[in-house]
Amino acid sequence: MEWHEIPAPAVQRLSLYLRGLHELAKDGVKKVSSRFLGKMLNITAAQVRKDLAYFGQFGHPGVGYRVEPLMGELRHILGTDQTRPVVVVGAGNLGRALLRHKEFRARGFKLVGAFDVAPNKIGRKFGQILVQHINEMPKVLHEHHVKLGVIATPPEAAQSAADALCAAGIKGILNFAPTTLQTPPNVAVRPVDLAAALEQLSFSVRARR
Amino acid sequence: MEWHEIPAPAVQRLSLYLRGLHELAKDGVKKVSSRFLGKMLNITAAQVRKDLAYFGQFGHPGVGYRVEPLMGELRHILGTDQTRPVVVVGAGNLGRALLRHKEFRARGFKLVGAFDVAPNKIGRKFGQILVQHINEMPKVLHEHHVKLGVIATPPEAAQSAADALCAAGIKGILNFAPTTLQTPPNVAVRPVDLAAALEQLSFSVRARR
DNA sequence: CCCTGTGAACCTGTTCACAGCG
DNA sequence: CGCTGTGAACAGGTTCACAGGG
Repeated sequence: MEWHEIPAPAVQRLSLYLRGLHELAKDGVKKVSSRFLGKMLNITAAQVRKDLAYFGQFGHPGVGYRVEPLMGELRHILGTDQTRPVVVVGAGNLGRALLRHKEFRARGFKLVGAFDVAPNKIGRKFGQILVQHINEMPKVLHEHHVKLGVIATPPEAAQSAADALCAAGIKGILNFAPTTLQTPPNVAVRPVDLAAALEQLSFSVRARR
Repeated sequence: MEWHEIPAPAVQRLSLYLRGLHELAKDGVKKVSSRFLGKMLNITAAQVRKDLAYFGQFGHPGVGYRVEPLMGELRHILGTDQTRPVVVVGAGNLGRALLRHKEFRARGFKLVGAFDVAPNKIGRKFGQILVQHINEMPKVLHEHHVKLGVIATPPEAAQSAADALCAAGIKGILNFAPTTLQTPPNVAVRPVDLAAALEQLSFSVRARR
């Protein structure tokens, strides 16, 4: 089955499975059934099996899935089996927090550059990363073979940040700005709207009354 | 139609519509068609109409939707027509960034408290908010009638943060820790896994090759 | 004529249930 | 016997297409 025709929700759950497996591995567990893994994550056993089966035959009937090998497979599928370099555009509150965020490293990503246009930010360091002027971006992207970029600018600056990233040959953008970006079709964009997440939560709370 | 039986994806798009309308209002636009609003956000016109129709009859045939009134309706539905107080547990990189995040304020949320257990964080101020010991949480929640909480702790501390929030009577939790929380059924949880978002992006990029 | 609201058709993702293997 | 992988049945969300109103 072709990867681009696998249901997006199934792909999202891959990250969840990987997280669950990571926890099991930490506890020294060697194998796990779809039932058990599902219970950890509030997902049905059938769903777990179907999702994994989209990508191959990883399980052993009568036994379950072996934890370590499956983690390797999932990391390979997600493309995080080798550390991926990432750059951040925008060194405001959020951008700086992302630069210091430990979890990224543990999950296979390494932040290798930060860019801004404000003179008072350029030249400062956050979590080992030097903030440079956005003009330096193409050079850094090329040097580290960076395919992924994060936009953490104010909304007004997000589109021009995206343009700069695309011009420099980026392949995917994680967009924290509350804006719909215009990008060429060969660039993947994933929006993360933090305020919207709170709005959804607010709705859920109201809907239960 | 009952709110809790409306498709979750439709509710998610409400936030998008609100964002689009906000932009239109800023430009002085008074009315908008489902077609145009959809084009701004890469959503089909039929989808826009169907989504809005779940909640009421807001449009005018032959005219479209009036921008300002519709914004009011959506804010009311999402529960952000009046400012909602929110607390943050965990004053690490991410927690501090959230405390200073301007967008929340603009979208109807106000951070009213921050909590941690580390002595070197307690007593410090970030973005006007004093970090207090988590023992103080029940008092603050009650004083400000807080229904929504954010968890921005390391993963090991996330469950106990959730327990504390639930014990103090919280109704909804936005969870930035990469952990599946155990909570009573009357508490809504919305996970936001930043590393998983990057994983998904990484997958999208690979899948296109 | 343009635009909304909406039932019906369609399509996609989830659940079921069982064959088959260790 | 337990557990996976998978076709078939089902459920739920999206798109279509049109009636009806300004």
